[in-house]
Parts: sequence; C-alpha cells; structure tokens
Amino acid sequence: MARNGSPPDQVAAVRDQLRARGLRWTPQRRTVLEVLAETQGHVTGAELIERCRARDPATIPSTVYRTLDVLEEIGLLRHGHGPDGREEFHVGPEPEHGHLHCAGCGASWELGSDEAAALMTAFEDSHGFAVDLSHLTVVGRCRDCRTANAP
Amino acid sequence: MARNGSPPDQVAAVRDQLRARGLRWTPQRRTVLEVLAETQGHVTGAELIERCRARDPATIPSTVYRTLDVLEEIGLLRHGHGPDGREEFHVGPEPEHGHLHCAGCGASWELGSDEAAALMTAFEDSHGFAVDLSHLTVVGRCRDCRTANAP
DNA sequence: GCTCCTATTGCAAGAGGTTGCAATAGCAAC
DNA sequence: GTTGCTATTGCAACCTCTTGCAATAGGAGC
Repeated sequence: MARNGSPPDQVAAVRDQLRARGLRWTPQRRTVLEVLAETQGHVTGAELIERCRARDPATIPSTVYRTLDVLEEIGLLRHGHGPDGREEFHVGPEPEHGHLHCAGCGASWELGSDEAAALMTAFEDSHGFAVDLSHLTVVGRCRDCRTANAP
Repeated sequence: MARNGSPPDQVAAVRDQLRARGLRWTPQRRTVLEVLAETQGHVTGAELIERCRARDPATIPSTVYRTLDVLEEIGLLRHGHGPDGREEFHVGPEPEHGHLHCAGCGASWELGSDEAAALMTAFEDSHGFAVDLSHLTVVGRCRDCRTANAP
C-alpha cells in the first residue's frame, strides 16, 4: 500500500508545509490527509467525504471541501470536473494529465503525455494560452461505441 | 432581435417537431422556447429558469430542466459544463464549438473551427475517438494573466 | 363536442456542493 | 502553565440539479 516512505511520513510532511504557511494542523485535516494517503488517482468529493466518515463519523462536508481547497493551494492535489460536471480530485505525485471520457459506454482514459503536450503547444502557439491539463476532460464517443452505433 | 423569420416561426417549427414525435405542446414548453428564442450563445440552467420566471412566475425548475432535455434530444440545443462544473446550454443554429476559459480573469473564448477541427482529427487518428466539442471546455490561463503573473 | 390514453406537470425530497457566521481550539509568546 | 490572536470548525441555510409519483391536461379518434 505504501508507496515510498511510510504514510505517516507523507502526512507529517504536509503538516509541516501547513505550519510553514501559518496554517494549522487539526484532527479534521489529519483525517482528510490519511484518507488521501491511501487513495490513488481520481476521487469525487462525495467519495472522499464518505471515506472520511468511515474514519471519523463526525466529519462535516464543508470542512472536507475547505481542507481540499487548502491542499490544492499548497499543490498536493488538483481538482477537475468529470463529464457530468461533478468535482473530481486527482491525488498524488502523478503528473497532471487530461482525460478522455466516452459518453456511450462511460469508460475513461488518461491522455498520453505526448498528446497532452501537443495539445498544450497548439493552444500556446495560437492563443498564448496555458492549458490546465488536470481540468481537461474531453467528452465524446470511443471507437467501440462508434462502430457499434453506426456500422 | 429576430434573426431570420419572426420568432413565432421558430417556435411553431419546434411545436411541429414535438408533435411529429408524439410529444406534447404545453404552455410551459412554449415559455421555455420563447426564452430560448431571444437568447444567443451560452446560458446556465439557473439563468434560463430566472428568465422563464420573468415571463411566468409559476415556472418550476424541474419542468425547465426536463424541457431542456427534450429540446436537446431533438437537437435544438446542446449542453456542456462550464469551468466550474455548472451546466451550460448552447442555443441555436451556431455550429458546435469548444470553449477556452481563463481561470485567472474568468474570460472565455470560443474555439476557432479550424483549431477545433485539428483537435478532433488528432483524437480521431490516435484513439478513434469522436470528440463532442460542445462538451469541451479548456481551462487554463490566458496570455494577459500569464504575463501579469510571471513577468 | 366528448372520451380516453398517456405525456407532462407540480410538488416534495434528496444529492452534491458552497457560503456566512458565531464558537472553538491551534499554537506562539510570555 | 496562561494568555491572546486568529485559523478552523460546525452548523444552518442556500444553490443547482435530479428523481419519483400522483394529478393534470394535450390532442387524436370518434
């Protein structure tokens, strides 16, 4: 389960980052951090709250969302919006990446870093626009759904 | 205000499309249609409801959303999700298009059709994936915000 | 004009998320 | 160990959107 170093280490590191910014270390934040430490990839806000409640039934949603805001500010995670507009959090050291979502079968893939780079370069050149990949979800229909639908 | 033909014409055309599908023409749908007829570009669900209420204070949100679903089904409009995940409707005969949204200043632009085409072709080639442009919002930072922030 | 079938409405409840505010509790300094 | 400042919390209310269900009302057929 642990990736590199024990989970307590990661949590302690975040605690220090918070303190260094004059922010505070509270039991509620510890709970959120612990949940995140054993989470990889994408989670929705609702899932996160549910898992926090499993650890501490007294968890309040607004506290979780506010903690997530703080963690995003210090760069520990990023949020985006899934195909249905619901909030989705991307945890951990994985590089930011976009998503491809099929409206037909509901499957989703991560965008390869080469494609992502091409996309970013394109917008950079044409608009001077810096794309935030973690916020990018491309919705459409995958090959399978297209062939199934229009032979 | 009127685009081509008088607004009543557009509304009547929709009425006939609905009837042709065995669907019904109701005062509530007429209200929504009238509001849409004088709307161009992007609207959020909430805005639409507000405008419907201006015409008919008895308007109920669920009715509006359900009407919008129906209208989307017959191809009269498309919905997507704005940068904050809120629903956004794109009205009228304009071709589908993606959006660029600056997280810094909140501005947003439409994607040029050439860029959009390039993007679609790219995903088509690499994944056989058909992008739904109307659902595409690219979030990032525009040239101005970038230069303002990192000189 | 009247009937009947059923699409649609209105309502109420619920899910996911946000916000304002008074009370609480970190933690730094003494 | 106390004190005091203020970041956080918990709560309650609110917003946007969805869903289930009984009651209503289009409109096709007679």
